[in-house]
Amino acid sequence: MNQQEPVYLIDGSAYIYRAYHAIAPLTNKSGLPTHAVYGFTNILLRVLREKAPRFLGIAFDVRGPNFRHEMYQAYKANRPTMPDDLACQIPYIKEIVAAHNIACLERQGYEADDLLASAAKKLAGQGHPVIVVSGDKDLLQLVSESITVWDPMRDVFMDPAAVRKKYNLGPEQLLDFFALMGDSSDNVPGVAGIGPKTAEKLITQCGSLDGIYQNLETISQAKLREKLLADRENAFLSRKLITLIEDLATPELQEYEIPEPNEEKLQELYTFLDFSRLVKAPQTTAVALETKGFHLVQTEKALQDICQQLSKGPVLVLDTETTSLDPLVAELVGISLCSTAEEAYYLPIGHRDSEGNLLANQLPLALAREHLTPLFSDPNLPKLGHNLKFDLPILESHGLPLSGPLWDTMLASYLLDPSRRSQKLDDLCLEMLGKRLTSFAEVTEGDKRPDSFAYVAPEAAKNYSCEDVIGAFLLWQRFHPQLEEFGLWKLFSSLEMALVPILVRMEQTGITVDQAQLQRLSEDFGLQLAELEKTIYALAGEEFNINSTRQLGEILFAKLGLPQGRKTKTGYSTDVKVLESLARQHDLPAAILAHRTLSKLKNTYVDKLPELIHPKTGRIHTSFNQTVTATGRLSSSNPNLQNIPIRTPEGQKIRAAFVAAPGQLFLSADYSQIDLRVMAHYAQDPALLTAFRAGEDVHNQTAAEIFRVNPAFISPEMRRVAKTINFGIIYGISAFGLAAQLNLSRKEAATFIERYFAHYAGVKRFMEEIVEKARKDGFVTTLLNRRRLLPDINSSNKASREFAERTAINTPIQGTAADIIKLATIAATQHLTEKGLHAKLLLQIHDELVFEVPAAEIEATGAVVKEAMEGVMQLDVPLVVNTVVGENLAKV
DNA sequence: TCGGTTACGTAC
DNA sequence: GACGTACGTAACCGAG
Repeated sequence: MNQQEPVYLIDGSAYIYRAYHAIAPLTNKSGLPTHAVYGFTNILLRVLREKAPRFLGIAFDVRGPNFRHEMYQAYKANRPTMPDDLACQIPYIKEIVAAHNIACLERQGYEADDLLASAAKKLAGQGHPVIVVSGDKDLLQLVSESITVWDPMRDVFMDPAAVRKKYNLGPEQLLDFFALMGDSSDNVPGVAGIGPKTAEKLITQCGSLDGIYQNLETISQAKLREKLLADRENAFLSRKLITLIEDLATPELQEYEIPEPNEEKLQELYTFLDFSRLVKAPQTTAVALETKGFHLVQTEKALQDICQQLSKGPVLVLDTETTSLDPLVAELVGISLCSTAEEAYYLPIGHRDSEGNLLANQLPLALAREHLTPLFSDPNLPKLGHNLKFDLPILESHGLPLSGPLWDTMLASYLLDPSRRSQKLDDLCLEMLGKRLTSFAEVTEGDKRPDSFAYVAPEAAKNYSCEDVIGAFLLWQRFHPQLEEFGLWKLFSSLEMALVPILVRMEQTGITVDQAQLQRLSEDFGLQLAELEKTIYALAGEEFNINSTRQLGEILFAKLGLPQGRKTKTGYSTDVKVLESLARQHDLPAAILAHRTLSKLKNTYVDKLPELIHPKTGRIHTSFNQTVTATGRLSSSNPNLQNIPIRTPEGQKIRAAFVAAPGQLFLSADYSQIDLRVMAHYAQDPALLTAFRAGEDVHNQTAAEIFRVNPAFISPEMRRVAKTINFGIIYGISAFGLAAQLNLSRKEAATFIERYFAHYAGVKRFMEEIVEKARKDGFVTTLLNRRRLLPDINSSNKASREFAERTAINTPIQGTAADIIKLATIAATQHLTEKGLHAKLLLQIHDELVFEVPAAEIEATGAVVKEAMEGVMQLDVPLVVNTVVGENLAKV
């Protein structure tokens, strides 16, 4: 018997409103608004697809006042009546429901929620499990052993345990809880001045709303008692308003059973509404990629034939489809291959039916491996893909490692224009080729499950995946000659492509954090923050949201009358500079600053890092992005391990939580002053060249010049100022910016800059020449010929032009430094392998490489790495690398 | 309620 | 407007 199959009850009206508000207005060809229908249909199809329910009902509100309005005039009075452009969509929604033959629940004078409640209670009472599909908290009052609420948007199931976890209250207590709080969006009054925290406390204390009013005298806070007394009526009225009616007549179980939908009617509706994604007949438009040469490979014979064909080259284009974006858990669903723009092949391997069973008619992995290995391991056959950093570890973990030259269209595109808004395959195909590729969302029909691709039918997957390899091939035909034309081939093949497998390995390896240490830090920071919060409220004379710059500005400048500093677009700036300057006049700014620092560290690192520990490896695996920055640097995300704090003592505590594995040590090797050395080389400035060649402290030398003192008399403060100027120069500094940075007058700053350029005249000339060249060429390059376009360099808009000028100065320096560290990354890993050393590269932080090294190899590794890094490029000044060893990141 | 924008702060 | 390159968090806003 199928008694245990749940009945799904959808909160139809809620999703109509949600779709109407959340989705940008859409219309069909005849101008009918359709976005609410579209959003609703998507939710419905998602439930049908993901849950394949046998029993399903959908509840709707009926327009017009209901009994709640009679009870309380203001009920939902803040809600405008249904807008016309929504009302006109309702009939189509009903038609879609009707075409699916789904039971429709509605009744004059009641809301959808009441029908859901009545139906759910009745079915549950008959022993049928019920799943209410809704994101509305008011429905949580229904939750019981047999009634669950599912919010498909967040994919959260609320059973009694989940309710208790979220609210610290049982489902039966929620009504009273919400009654106390009220709900401003529905104009449910509640008790004024009681929010979630107080409401939770009261209900926990007294058990229920009645309990609270029966035991008012036990409530110690006089203020709170007053509030409760004053709004007693409202509290009980609120409860009535949000209590759902549970005894309306609703259908019997069998009436929810859904027969086959009326496909013809549905197609007719979708066509009329212009829901092209849902219209079955494939719509071929002028821009869609031609799909007639796409083939499914489902037999060994076919596989043999295509391998034979593909082995002829001249290149093997490939793309993998998987169950996850995380290569550590991703399983192969399919592989697409091509070597011409005409024919492409899709090998289905891991497709599943809705029950999760592997489909028949697929190639067993072992068989695919047997035939593909000669192809994939052919050292003379180049392998082309888009973002191979993703495919490489997937193929490797499935026993299909790649050999031969690697070519990547994403990297080619990046080198041709690193500032491109998107380097995604579909965006590039559209932009460069005018060809529209099927999106992932389309092929998975919006399925939000992480492994959604496994449930795509092989035929549809074939079309999608083959488009990708053909798209990559077509892009390559365009990019390859361009790489040659712009002298980028060496940079592409020997540097960026060589880096790919190294980044794969780094991401795979990950880094260990000491979870217990972070836990302690979290508690420690939490306590300090609570103290600071008290202090801040006392100093401010009121409670407010410390994280809100707007509220803070109000307190500092309006209430306390402190002098306003800079303004931002939206109000007064309260950034660290402003607060520091206010610290002399009042204690509040300093307390805010301390709070900011701590909460930043706690929220961004201490509390976030443990969440990112991988369940499989127990380590944290960042992504190193190779096509993001405009200058050629890498970036790091999820988490960003290139901005782990270092400057403050609190930051050091976080660094200390990054620990080397047992028996291993961290080795950090960083370039000394790499940016300034690159600038010295570019500028050929005698003073700078001499300083670096002599191994002098360049900040000290700058200090001596700008303060016009004997080097023996330079104070730490003077050196700090000089260091700021040295960095500022690289960024294309102005007197204004330097003054702001150092709290100097503009005149003083200007004097320092003048003296700097007087001494380092070559630097000034370099800057002028590079800007001039950028004006002429429209781009700048690095020493390895990496380019960055500067479309604004001749702009008539002064601000954008000047920005481009600063970029023209900074990019060759920052970009060359990026070239150097990338060369170093390749050289260091290669030398380590050659020497049989076992160090693993974990991090690259712009001028620094961090390795995890077996303790016994630490000295040899340090020497190899240092030598490799210092020798990668011959500049006119030496490259100097310092190495440090420690068991955690605070010590390196 | 949600995605986009703004302000801010961490790194090099 | 004013010092370059990133990424992430929290608040806020607009949509109606």
